[in-house]
Amino acid sequence: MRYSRLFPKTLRAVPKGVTSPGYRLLYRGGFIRNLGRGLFSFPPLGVRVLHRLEAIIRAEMNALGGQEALAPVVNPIEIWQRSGRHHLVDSDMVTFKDRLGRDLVLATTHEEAMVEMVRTGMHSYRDLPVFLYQFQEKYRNEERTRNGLIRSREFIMKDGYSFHRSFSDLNNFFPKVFRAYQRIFAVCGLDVIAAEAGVGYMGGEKSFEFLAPSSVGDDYVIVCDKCGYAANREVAVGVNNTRLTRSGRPREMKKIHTPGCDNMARLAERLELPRSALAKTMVFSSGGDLIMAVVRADFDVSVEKLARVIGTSMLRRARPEELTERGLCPGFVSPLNLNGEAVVVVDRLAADTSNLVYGANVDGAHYVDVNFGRDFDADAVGDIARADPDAECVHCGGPLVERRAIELGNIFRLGTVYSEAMELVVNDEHGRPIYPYMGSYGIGMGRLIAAIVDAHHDDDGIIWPVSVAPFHVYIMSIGKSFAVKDAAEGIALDFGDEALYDDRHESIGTKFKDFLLLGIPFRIIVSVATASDGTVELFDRRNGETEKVSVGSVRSHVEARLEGYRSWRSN
RNA sequence: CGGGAUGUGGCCUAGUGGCUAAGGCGCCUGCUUUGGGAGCAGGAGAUCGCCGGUUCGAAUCCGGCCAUCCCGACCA
Repeated sequence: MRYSRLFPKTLRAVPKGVTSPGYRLLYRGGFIRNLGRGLFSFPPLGVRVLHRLEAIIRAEMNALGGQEALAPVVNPIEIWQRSGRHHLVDSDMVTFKDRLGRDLVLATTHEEAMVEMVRTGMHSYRDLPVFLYQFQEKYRNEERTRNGLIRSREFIMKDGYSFHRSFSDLNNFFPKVFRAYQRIFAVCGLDVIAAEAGVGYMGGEKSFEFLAPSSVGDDYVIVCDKCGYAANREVAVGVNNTRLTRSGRPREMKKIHTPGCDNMARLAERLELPRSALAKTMVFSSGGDLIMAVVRADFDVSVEKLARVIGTSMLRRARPEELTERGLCPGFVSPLNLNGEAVVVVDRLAADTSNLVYGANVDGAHYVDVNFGRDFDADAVGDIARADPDAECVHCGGPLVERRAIELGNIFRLGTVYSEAMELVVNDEHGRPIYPYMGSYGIGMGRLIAAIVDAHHDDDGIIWPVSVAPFHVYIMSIGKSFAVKDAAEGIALDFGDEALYDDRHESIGTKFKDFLLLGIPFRIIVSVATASDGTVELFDRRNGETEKVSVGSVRSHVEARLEGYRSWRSN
């Protein structure tokens, strides 16, 4: 490829909104462009990287028996109604009508569409297992986009869906996907943490996330460096250390006036008490029901844990109107003096702590010295709080730490949630109907690119791992000599599609800078100085070393070096 | 959702009530230049985000809208 023909060229500066280092480098190099909030274009250079990643993933998926398929981005709303996930229309999913007035949605994921595709060709247990995957657009109406490709609205995902005749067959397959994912990220030069994660709106029972630690990440993972325990912040469990316990003889409950204390910070300040002496009550909505979650105010509610306790996958925070409609007073909500307005779930630590401060369900009043079991009761008590960052590991007692990370992939054991909801049925060997067990497996392609650049760059530019670099070599010549230019062009031809030949009439400095920015593994320079003895200069972006190589052997030399890097990476 | 900020040639910025909106980068033309984002000369490119208001006069003041970025958040 001649650089003079490649679109686009590098930029020295980037638009104002382009902030994080990785985003800047990708933008300056010409790998990505921004079309609007959370919407990205991939110019040819970016597509080349994307294709490398696809090839790596495709090889691993095919090795698992996966078959590539493709489902449409636009879905009829009916399939989402059948799976029961049409509530996403309110939040994540965009809906619109076609010219006949029928409701369509932009798919946020493709369980529904894949189940429908499979339905048309699967009738017997003999057709199982089936593993389909695709590289497809998703659109999610993100409330907050961030850091370029790290959190965008439209993005490309590799998503795979497996169908099994039994739970044990799914359980047998699942770890194979797990290991394939680890290989994929290793080949991409990423150190990832595989963490236990919530199921969110996917449903199912168990999921793992693959996260790349990064300061620009948007997720938090709690890890134990001693035994390797790792879990998403929402589901992590820890042993609370002793400073967290708070007990004492129950005192008599009293009502006090607390005007204006409609949040925990003000209440703590007013009463001159630590947050651990206060109870925090948050209200969620599930279906038409209100769920009241009580935790101690020095903790946060984990929506994931709460959802598990009450057995639902549809939880969202209740709106203030929903509270007032049922006679609850925002800012002073509590489980005291309720008349069945809400389902009450109390966190175990809050239940075990005596003499806490609770709201009074009227404006400007709280109760002090409230004791669970004596002054109020709950529909359920359980672990619904996020793990305290200072907690100790449940498994080994080691210290837990919270890390920021980019979530690159997620694998779910869905079970029969979708096959049952959508009536995907096959006959077993006795002629009885069975619902196939499903798994679903995603990788965010844009995030993968962002994470790779975040992990592999220096002040001058990107340093692509050889497995994903858009080109293997960058070739340039110095001087006006036609012989030198011909030699450079000859080498470029020899490398074929793997060479980026900089034939522009730019100064030497510009070409050097652009090479460093683009992150191509090797640079070959042909000049009068080297041409006289039939050699070229070979520069390794990775270690900064330069060597003289004969023109005739440069290609095999580079390929050997690339191979060396590849095998070193996969170890 | 909440808070903060910003919108001026393709990009970055200056201009905060008064003459023809200024500069840098990039782009185009010519000459020169080839081992670290070159030099000289010339040139093109802007309804100052949009709508309305105040004023003799608005990029500048006021109001509304739109767009973008940053921070925070299931913490009532």
